[in-house]
Amino acid sequence: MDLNAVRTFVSVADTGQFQEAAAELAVTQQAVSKRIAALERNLGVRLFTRTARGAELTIDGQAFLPHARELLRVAERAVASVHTGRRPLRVDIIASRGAASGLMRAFHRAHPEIDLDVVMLFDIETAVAAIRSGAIDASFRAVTMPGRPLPDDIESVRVLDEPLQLLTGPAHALAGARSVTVAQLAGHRIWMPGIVPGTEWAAYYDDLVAEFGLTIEATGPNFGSDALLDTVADTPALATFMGEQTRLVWPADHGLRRIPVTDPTPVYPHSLLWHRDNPHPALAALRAHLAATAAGHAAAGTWTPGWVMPR
Amino acid sequence: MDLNAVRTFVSVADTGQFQEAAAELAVTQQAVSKRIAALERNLGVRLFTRTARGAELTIDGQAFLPHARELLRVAERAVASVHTGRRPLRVDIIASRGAASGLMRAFHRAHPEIDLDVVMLFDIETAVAAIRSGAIDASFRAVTMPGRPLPDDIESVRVLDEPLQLLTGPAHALAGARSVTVAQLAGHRIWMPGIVPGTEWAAYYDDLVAEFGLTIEATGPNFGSDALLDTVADTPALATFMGEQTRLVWPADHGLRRIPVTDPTPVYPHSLLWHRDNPHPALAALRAHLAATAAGHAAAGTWTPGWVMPR
DNA sequence: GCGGGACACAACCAATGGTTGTGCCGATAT
DNA sequence: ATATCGGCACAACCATTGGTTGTGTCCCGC
Repeated sequence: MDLNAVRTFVSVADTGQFQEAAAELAVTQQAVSKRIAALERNLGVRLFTRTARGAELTIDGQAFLPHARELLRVAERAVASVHTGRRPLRVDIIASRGAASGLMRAFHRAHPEIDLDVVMLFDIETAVAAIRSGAIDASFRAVTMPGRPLPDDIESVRVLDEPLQLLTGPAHALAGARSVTVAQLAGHRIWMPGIVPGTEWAAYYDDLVAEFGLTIEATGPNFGSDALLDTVADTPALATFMGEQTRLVWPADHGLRRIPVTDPTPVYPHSLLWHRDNPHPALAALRAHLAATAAGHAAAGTWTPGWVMPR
Repeated sequence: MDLNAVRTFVSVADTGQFQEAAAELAVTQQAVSKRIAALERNLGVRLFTRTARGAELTIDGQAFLPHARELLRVAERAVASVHTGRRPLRVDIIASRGAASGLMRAFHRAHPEIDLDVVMLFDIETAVAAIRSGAIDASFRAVTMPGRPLPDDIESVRVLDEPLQLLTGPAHALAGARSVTVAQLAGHRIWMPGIVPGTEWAAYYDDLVAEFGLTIEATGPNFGSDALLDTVADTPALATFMGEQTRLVWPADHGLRRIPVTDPTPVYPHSLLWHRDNPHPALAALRAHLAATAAGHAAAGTWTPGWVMPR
């Protein structure tokens, strides 16, 4: 399947003639003939019936035509996705199943006409560099890292405070609790493999640990979310933290419990970051959308690094 | 843009290595390297960062990946659309904007998972031949042609009786009428260019003319629906027939009037035709859908060729 | 520092895809 | 009926592509 052949096919179908299509594509009539013949050979069906006045679509050709057009449309979009001028809005999120992903889905539902590309970068440092270089247009990250103020040319706005929940298997000591306090967590093993030192989310958990005297183990290789959930579900002594809005890929009946944490509730502060001078119109739309749909944050009884909201 | 290169790109992105991708695609590592290099050159961006342990996606590569996958999906569908085994349900309709098209849209809404291909054939004779040859799976046609019973291996079911309406410009003598009787139409010029003698729909209008003493002019070249509507809108002495459910592409303010016809109401009888032995599962779904949503037909006061329903 | 794994480059060759020239066929006009 | 013309297919030829093998270079880990 050659996209040039498909393009030629569509052109012939539109003009009804090999010759005109050839002129349109700036090749000879014979080249068009060859391309169509090759396409027909590849597909195993005849696409045109050759008449004295040109060519008209067979039944198979008619059926194929809309698919061919769609193919060209998608190809064009694919190319546009990496072209620097007028490309889709490119947004970095921290995880494909996290809260930021949900925000982007909602934005896409609200503005289906806006082309989006979602990528996942390593950490906020990489993201800021990508924003400054123009490689991405925006990033959902936590900007609470102490001692590392954002550069002047990067703007940010807090868009979502996501409460953390405790995730346990059915045999865990806290599995039956409707909610747990932070104080109760002291002494329990909380396991978060995959935490990478130096990232902004590692710093978040460092702060959490320091503030409330918790112990978070990051030992062991990170085999991915599936393996983590598998282990937590089967190990009574292990629990882990998870954002309230994180979508789990997990059979509903496997017995994993999501337990709210209180006194205070640790919340993960998602901010949107973008470059001061980025003129992409879809960026303005995204900011407007987030401003309009922003859930209240910094609520009473919550904690983020650096301060505790009074109840 | 070469689909082979895109396939290679996805393979490398999935495996994380040129070598594994090469094995998967049954080519050498060097070929994969060349393909990726060519793709990167075409797109003008770097897609992978080469590391000592393989290759990982750049930001541009991440953005491009979902588009690449979509491209391959669409290509696969395009090929399937003309492959004989397990292809999409292929249905013939009489016109892209007619009632049958509306039925197919409704079916698609009800069963978005079923792949459909819609084609437009010349007449019922062509359609029956296409059904018997397996080129199409079903056809919406009128089967009232006298003296031409369907072959034994073709089954059919009446799915929609579509009332005919009179279409006039604002200056036409009948433009103000809320409805007109068939008797009133005698003496008025009804213009239907594009009627092709020998087709089943030409036979329908022949019957209509013979039954009620109307005059239908089919003279003049058929420049398409746009030109027809244009002329009718501007010519006080001309009117035309149009199916009640036909979707017009016409500015709403142009003054065209759709006037119901009564005493009796001529209805165009759409039937679904298919081959007795066609095992396509989607065909059964289509038949079930049509049976479930069938509007009542053969109502009192309507006319179709061959009989008049008593009021 | 050394060995090994992984990608890139070079040289070579088959195959693709383009061009020009020509033949064939059907529709139309004489 | 025959000549003509418009339009597509086939043949021969050539430049370019895309594959292979062989080799080089770089990075990582021992």
